[in-house]
Amino acid sequence: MSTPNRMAEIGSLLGDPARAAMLGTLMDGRALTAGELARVAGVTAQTASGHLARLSAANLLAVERQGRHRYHRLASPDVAGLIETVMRIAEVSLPAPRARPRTGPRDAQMRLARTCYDHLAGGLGMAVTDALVARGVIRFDDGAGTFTPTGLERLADLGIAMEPGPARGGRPLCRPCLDWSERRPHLAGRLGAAVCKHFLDGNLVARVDGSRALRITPKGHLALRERFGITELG
Amino acid sequence: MSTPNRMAEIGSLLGDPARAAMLGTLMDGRALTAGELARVAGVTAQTASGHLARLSAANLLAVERQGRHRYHRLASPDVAGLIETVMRIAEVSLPAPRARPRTGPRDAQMRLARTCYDHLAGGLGMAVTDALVARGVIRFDDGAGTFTPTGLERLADLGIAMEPGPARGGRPLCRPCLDWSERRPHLAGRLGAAVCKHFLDGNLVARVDGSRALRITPKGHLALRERFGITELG
DNA sequence: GCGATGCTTCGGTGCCGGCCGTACCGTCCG
DNA sequence: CGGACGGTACGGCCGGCACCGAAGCATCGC
Repeated sequence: MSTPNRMAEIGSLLGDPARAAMLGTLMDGRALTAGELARVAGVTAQTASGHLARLSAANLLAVERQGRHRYHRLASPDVAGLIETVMRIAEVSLPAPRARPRTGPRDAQMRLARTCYDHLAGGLGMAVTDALVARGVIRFDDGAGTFTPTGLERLADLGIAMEPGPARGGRPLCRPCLDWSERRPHLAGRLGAAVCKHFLDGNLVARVDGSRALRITPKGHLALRERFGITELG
Repeated sequence: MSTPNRMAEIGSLLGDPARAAMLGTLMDGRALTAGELARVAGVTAQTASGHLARLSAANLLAVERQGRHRYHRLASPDVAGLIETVMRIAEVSLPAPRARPRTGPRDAQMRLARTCYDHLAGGLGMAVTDALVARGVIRFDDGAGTFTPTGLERLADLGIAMEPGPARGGRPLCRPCLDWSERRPHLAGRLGAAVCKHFLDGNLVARVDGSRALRITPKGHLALRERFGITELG
């Protein structure tokens, strides 16, 4: 099979509204059951099952059987990156749908703070990224990021634990990820995942219902102000 | 229109073999006529015309009218990045087609040296990137790249002119771009474009027929050895 | 065992869209 | 002007696939 055909295969997988909805939902990095995904896609269980089988066959999804449930999640950060890229291009290049895109409260919440696979995105993601730059943990210019030599200890000062060492599994430590809503790069990679985990584990943010959006807790607001020097988002 | 639907729209545009072939061909950064694109896609002119109209309507392509010709090119480096990303994921995650992918001489040429929109890729792209790192022009780690403070003069030592200054049009100076065949990041961004231009203008490489592949000229081999310290590719 | 639940497989229907033949429009050239 | 050429609009054909209903498996709980 030629390369263009392989690309077309991936494209057509992303090109169905039901599958796109499922993939978008899985962008929060969690694993969901076929039934949940059927609901978000607005199709019946048997239709969803077919979609999920195709996505898994193409190794875009990974499944874990657990009892009578099948948990589906994105197969890798690379796949998450692909989806984020497509979303960004869609946002940028597709002509505006119609007048104002009438952003609902849900959209506003998403833009303010959300997860992007396993790291922070949206206004919160940008602010945290900027704070880490300001505190000398990472450098972030030219749309590219690097961990500074002293980054690890400064990170520890912020209360975030992070194992040093080379990238495992080829996953970069500090990767830039172009933000879908902000259109500037935010922090991704292993460091981004660690930061996000710190925020979730420390109850600084909480997941909003079943979406990618995050709600910043009172404790989180305090920490952002005291430790990160962030007073305003977005 | 919701975000998943916008993503699906992009996906379905990439998801047709004929359109995928056209986009793949345009990855060399040049502008081609509708007739040429029809030929590479293996469809008639009227079919190609419809495809191109749809791609342009979605702002994935830009057209320039010139006499009775219409030249089509990728709308932006972002679109090129999107396509490269999809190709890479397709290569990595799609199950192997059948036994050995029987790479033809054409494929070998592509893997050795090619353009990726407007910068160098393949074995040559990796080698040049590594050489620039070794010579202290750029730093490239963690899958991210930055221009060093002394990079500009060291670049001039290599005979490559480059305007300094901030990114114009928001395009980063030194961006990493994950190589489709090598699966490591190579140099992209404005610097990558300048390097590629230097290689083409200086006749160090020449385009191979109508593909993205590049042939390294004798002069190019000499320059690679003498100036870049590159003796072996890939 | 039996039912309930979660998921998949199968069969059939309907629609979207890719494709081409034909015809039409604009540009270049003799 | 008239023909050649590149490109575009229209109409009809047809294959693929998204969808659902019904039925078939697996697993859990009683």
